[in-house]
Amino acid sequence: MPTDRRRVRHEATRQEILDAAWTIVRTEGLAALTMRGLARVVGMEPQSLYTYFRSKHDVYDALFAEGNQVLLDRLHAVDWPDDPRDLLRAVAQVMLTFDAEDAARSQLLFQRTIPDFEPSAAAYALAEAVFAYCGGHLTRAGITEPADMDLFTALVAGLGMQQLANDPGGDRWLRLLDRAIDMYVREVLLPA
Amino acid sequence: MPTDRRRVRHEATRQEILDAAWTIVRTEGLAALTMRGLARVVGMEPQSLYTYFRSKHDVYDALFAEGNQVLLDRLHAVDWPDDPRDLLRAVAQVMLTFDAEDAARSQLLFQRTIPDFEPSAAAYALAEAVFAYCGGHLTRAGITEPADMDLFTALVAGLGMQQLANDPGGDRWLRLLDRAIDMYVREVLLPA
DNA sequence: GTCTATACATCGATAGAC
DNA sequence: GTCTATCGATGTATAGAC
Repeated sequence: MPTDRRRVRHEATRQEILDAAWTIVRTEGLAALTMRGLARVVGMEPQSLYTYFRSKHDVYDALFAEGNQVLLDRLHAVDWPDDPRDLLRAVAQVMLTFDAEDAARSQLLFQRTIPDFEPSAAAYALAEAVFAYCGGHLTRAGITEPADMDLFTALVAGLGMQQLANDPGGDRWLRLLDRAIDMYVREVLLPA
Repeated sequence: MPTDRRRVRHEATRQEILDAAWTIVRTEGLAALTMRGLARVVGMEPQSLYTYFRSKHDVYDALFAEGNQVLLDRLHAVDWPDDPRDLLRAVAQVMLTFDAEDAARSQLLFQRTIPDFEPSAAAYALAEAVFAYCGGHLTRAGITEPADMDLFTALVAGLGMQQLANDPGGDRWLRLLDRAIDMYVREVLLPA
């Protein structure tokens, strides 16, 4: 049984490693993460990383969980408006901002690009919490049909994907968000 | 100077390797392609592949070019309708079908997920030809503003991405296409 | 616990014999 | 054009010093 002091120190080192991992994937790409390179950044021998993570996939899993936790925290910090249109725009704004500001993180969280990597049950539960939280707000905005929800997710995901792929760091697709929401609201909430 | 017969045989072997590469990335994932695994499938020693491709990135480049060529051929084979709405739907239909039917190919052509891979000028020209061809039809449908074009690409890309990520092989987002096009037309071509 | 040292299988890639 | 031989780097793992 580890003492509290030891456990705290262990957690601190683990977090330091994760921070270094974020730096690496953000600058070199998600697939460029190597245990040796990670150890070099934190000033460790590569083998020592296995004290904190059982494998490289375990590092990816921790990044996956942390990314979803950050998104969940941001969602919880929003003072959600009541007006349906404003509410939809606010949800999309948080998701799209998060999506576009870090390509590697989006690749890890929203795509399946690392061979044989599957998030653990605990990490996946955070992703489901994000989905459920957003879905609750869509319901509150009056989106009840599953197909309507799917159309919304496609619209937001499409803006984020195009922004990351074709104008990283810019706002060419980000600035289309308000218009996209208006278009969506007119179709789904205000049928002729 | 190689003889014609030798050149033909060389091209045939090269194509055989590419076909095997497609099979691998389609079943194992885009990042799971290895020169050794590729050589095993075609019955070669790994080093012999370097007679046909200068590097693994060169293989990816050939796949990138071939994928875009397939898409371009499909676009050229369509008998495009005149009605703007039908035309937009037809363009989106071709793109979305192509996008959703092969996750690995879409990942290679439309995302940037392989570290340090940049398509060659010749391969990228094919991608630009696809973009220009679609853009021409959008213009013919009355889409003149760049922002309107960007909204269209985001909509189609979003449907494809959600389909691939959350319902591969199904049609949960594919079947939203007609509705998405109607929504888009109402916003862009039929302003109130 | 964390380190050093060492090992193994696999990866992309090159040199040179035939 | 295909092979053998080989290189450096990678992920992973174990043994043992402190």
